[in-house]
Amino acid sequence: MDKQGRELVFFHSGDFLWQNPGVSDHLNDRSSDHTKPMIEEVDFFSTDRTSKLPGTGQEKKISTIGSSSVVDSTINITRSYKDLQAQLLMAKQKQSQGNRAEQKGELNDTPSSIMSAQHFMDPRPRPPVTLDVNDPSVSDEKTPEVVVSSTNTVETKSQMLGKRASVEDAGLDQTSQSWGSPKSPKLEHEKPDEQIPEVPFRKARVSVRARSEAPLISDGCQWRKYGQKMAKGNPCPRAYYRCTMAVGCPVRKQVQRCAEDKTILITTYEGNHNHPLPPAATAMASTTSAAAAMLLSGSTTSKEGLSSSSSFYPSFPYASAMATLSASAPFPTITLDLTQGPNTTMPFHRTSPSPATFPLPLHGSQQLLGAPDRNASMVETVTAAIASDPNFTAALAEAISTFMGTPRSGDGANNANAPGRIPGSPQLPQSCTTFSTN
DNA sequence: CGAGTTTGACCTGCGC
DNA sequence: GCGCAGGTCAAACTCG
Repeated sequence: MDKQGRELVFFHSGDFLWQNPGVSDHLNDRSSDHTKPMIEEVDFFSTDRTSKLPGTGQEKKISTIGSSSVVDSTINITRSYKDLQAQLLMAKQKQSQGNRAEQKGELNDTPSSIMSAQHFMDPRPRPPVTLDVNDPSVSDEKTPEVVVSSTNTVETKSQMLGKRASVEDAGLDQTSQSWGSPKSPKLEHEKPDEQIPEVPFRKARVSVRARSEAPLISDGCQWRKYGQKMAKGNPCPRAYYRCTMAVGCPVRKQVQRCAEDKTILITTYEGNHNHPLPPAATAMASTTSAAAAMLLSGSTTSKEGLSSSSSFYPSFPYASAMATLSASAPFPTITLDLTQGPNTTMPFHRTSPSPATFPLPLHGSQQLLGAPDRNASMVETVTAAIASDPNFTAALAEAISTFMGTPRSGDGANNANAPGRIPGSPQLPQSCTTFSTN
């Protein structure tokens, strides 16, 4: 099947677009839509989206995504959840075979790697088809685009690292640890006999930078603000939010505007949800956790590897997203920068003195995200992939970018979509991912 | 009245 | 040990 072939390609490289010329066209179309300088609101969760299927002229509904919805373009690709699953399995198998030798020591990449990947994303049993990034539920008026929820960061790490049988504890355990108990001094619990001494950080964070005037972003979860503080060097206060969807949910997030560019909203998620998430939130959470997982696994295996970003994804000529590795952060952090316009410089630099960047293909993700089903499958797929292959980082970034509404329309000029389309033209990174390892 | 926000105080880690 | 900064707590306040 074409679809499969395409997706598989996507997983392995950034060639996805090339393989699907039609898709890129779509992207182009979309881009034309982007007229807004700034994203007013993005709701990945919205189930009701409308978008035009390029080829068909058919319309799909997109509710919140503003002019630029990221989504649609792809539609041809993924057709059903099942297909993706099948594809994923195939890809997985291939990868595992290839990687098995390497990873053997660290991850027991068991045949069920996919499962595990998903598992760490969401502790609780997930229905096979529940991921719906497009869930309509959450849409705020001015919500910016972003959001990422990292769930399971710690857990992920432990699984990846120790590979302990975490499965059983799938639930609460992770939760309690994540963002940490406020008072708990840094994860000592992380395991006394940590097998991986090299991992200094205890938890991973996923942050998203997006252009938005809105004070908050809707990510499908309910948050309660529990504090605000002025951060040094930034005139804008940093707000602290806690997930209130469940009583003991340890997930927290920080929201702060970029000092240099107040139109940029930086949202950082940490912790694992210990409760069922709405489809929308689940999708994001999965994606985020995937990022976290990737980050953790990457860092655990070799920070340096990550740092050598430049060569990381040589195959992606049109980097639409960038992954940066920063060692300055206390926790490993993945930052997705959706603010990037072509000319924009990487904001990260501020925070990270010498971040390594990983060019990531955005196109593919957009395509994958074309529809809710696709989103769901994509998330899972990406997650699984990441679990076994670092290269999937690219996929992850894409996914997130897409969710966020890639339309960094903000500056308009380049839209999220733009990137994919023109192979020959110099593309600027639309988004960046920062990894910090400490 | 309940849920959420505001805001100053408090706690903890880290660098000097 | 001291001071600074980040992060959290919790009482007071606001809003629907």
